[in-house]
Amino acid sequence: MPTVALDETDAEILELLIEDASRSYREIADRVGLTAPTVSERVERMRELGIVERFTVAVDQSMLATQDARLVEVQLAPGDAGTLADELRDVDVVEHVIRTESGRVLAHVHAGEPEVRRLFADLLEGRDVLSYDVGGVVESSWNPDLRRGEFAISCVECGKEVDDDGLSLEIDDRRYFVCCESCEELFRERYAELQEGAEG
Amino acid sequence: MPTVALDETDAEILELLIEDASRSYREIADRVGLTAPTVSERVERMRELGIVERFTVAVDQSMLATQDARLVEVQLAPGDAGTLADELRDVDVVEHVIRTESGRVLAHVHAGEPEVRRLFADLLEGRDVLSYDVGGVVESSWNPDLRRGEFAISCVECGKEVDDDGLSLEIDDRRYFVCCESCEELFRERYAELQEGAEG
DNA sequence: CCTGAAAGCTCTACAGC
DNA sequence: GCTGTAGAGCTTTCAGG
Repeated sequence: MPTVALDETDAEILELLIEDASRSYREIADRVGLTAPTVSERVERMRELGIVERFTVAVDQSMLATQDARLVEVQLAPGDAGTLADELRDVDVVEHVIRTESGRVLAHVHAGEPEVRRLFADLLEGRDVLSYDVGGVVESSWNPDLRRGEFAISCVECGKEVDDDGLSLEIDDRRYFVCCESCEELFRERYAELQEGAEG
Repeated sequence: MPTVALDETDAEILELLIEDASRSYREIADRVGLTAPTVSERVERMRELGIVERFTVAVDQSMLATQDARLVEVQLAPGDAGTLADELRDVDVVEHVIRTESGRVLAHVHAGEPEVRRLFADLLEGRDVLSYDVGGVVESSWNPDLRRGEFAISCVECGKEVDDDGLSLEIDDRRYFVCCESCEELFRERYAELQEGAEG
């Protein structure tokens, strides 16, 4: 496992890649004042950490005849919302999921009205649903950008910045970062309890 | 201007790139049964057409300490919603905008509560706002994928599939496709009227 | 943690069909 | 519209600081 801390140079590299991932590492290296091999290695590290999820292509689906999407808005009792969002994330007609503090879950779904209704009939079964609405999407745009207040990984347990003493945990196919061993222990306990709660 | 029609092979290439844009053109060529130069040329064409908007990197911002985003939900009188969505698209703290048939506009905004309130105070000024709500985003995920019902460009005027007789228009920095010259003429008239309406 | 050089691949003309 | 080839340029490994 590579080093866990991130620095300003990593942030600059990410910004350049978000803007245009077809840039060469040499061009990026020139801009950030390094050489190509170093940039390559830093990107590789961020990929392993999961900060960089994937290299991809943004497609303007609005130009295609295919476009047939729905916006689904669900208001749940707050505790329930996290698991719904997790389940939606794995459905592949679901492009975008947003969950808010107040237990709202929004999903941008590429499917016709009946398919969407069927999907959500299953997903909402047994949940405490306060409201539920499906509407046709006319237009949607995506504008990727890096928002760098403090550019650092935060500890899932205490929220503090994770530095080189930090640890990276991989549990049930998801990665979590903690700043130290005591946070690791606390997090593992908390996680086990959450799991029991979800299953019980 | 290149040919306007798209075929199944273009769709396959796009799918492979969406999944992983760091693949080499040779690998893609092998999978779709072509050679690297042809794939390169097809991708270049789709870029020029605007189907491929950009090569980029998806970053898991939830791991970063930076995360501080709001979901803004606005319900407008239906006619008004398009122009609000257009204005939001150009604000760079706005990551995602979705507009529905019923005049709802949702925006995923990377900024604190006061900044968001200030931004929308300006944007909503003078509009017919039926409801307006701001909530803190806890989690958001993006899952790019190509939904290929009929994979073809559709005419902005008549909705029919655009083939090699089609035309590509660039008006006010946005690209539009029409299937034939009569649709072009009708669209230009309609566009001019819309512009007058918006300004008047 | 970085550089510099070197080997191996990848991209993209271009000529030919 | 596609292929094959060939040169330029890119990535990545590795020795060295």
